Amino acid sequence: MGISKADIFSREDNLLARFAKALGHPARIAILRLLAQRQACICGDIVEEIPLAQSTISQHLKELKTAGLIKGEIEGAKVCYCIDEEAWEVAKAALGTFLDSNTGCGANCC
Amino acid sequence: MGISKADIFSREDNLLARFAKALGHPARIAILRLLAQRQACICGDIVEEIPLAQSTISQHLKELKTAGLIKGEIEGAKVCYCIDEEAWEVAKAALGTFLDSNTGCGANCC
DNA sequence: AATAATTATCGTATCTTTACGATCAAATAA
DNA sequence: TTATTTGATCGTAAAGATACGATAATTATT
Repeated sequence: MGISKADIFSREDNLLARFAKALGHPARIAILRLLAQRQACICGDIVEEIPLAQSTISQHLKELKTAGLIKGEIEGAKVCYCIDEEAWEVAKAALGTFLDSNTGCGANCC
Repeated sequence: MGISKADIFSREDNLLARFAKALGHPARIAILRLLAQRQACICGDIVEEIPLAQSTISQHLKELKTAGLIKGEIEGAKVCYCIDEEAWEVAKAALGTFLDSNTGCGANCC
């Protein structure tokens, strides 16, 4: 991200940006869609569905996990990933509120 | 974005990612908040409010414009920016639908 | 006309992201 | 035990993002 200046922004704005950034790649959107549509959260299934290298998928999963949107559980040699519903609700509320609040600029400007 | 493989994802996923990416920086969140809260969309006002260099703000404005979330109108020497309400509604609907659809993973996984 | 104000763009340095192959660690199978 | 599967991590290359100062272009002011 180049030189970062996150400290000059509000906590809320940083939170929103962090969630949005996690959603800011089509591969991660596709992964989240998979996690929601099927109950099959096995990492290998994701790798099979999305034409990216296994290491790349693993990297995207890590970012989603870091952002708090998903969580993984070891099941033997495999790993089961799923959406972290609690954090998901937080993200949904934060983004939803933000998107809703920014209406009504009206016709008096621009 | 490093090497890009946007072509392997659906149009919808790319659209979502593009909007989310535009929101993926606290400075841009702060700018959008300003554009919504006041009617003052003058570029100079934004530069005064946010402690970043003028060129940096201009760059963020350009990205928001490229993403389609805002539009600018020249007013003499100044430029008036405001939220593009039409595109905003599209983004809100797309993100909203996505965020809403991804619930109900349930307790049977993870 | 000359100066000042306003904003975009250029050039640049630095850090981050994306993607891949290779490798490692842990669990399972042979 | 040895081999295989599974997924994370390392190393790395290429591209993008972030930030700044300097400069250019346009309009407004003097």
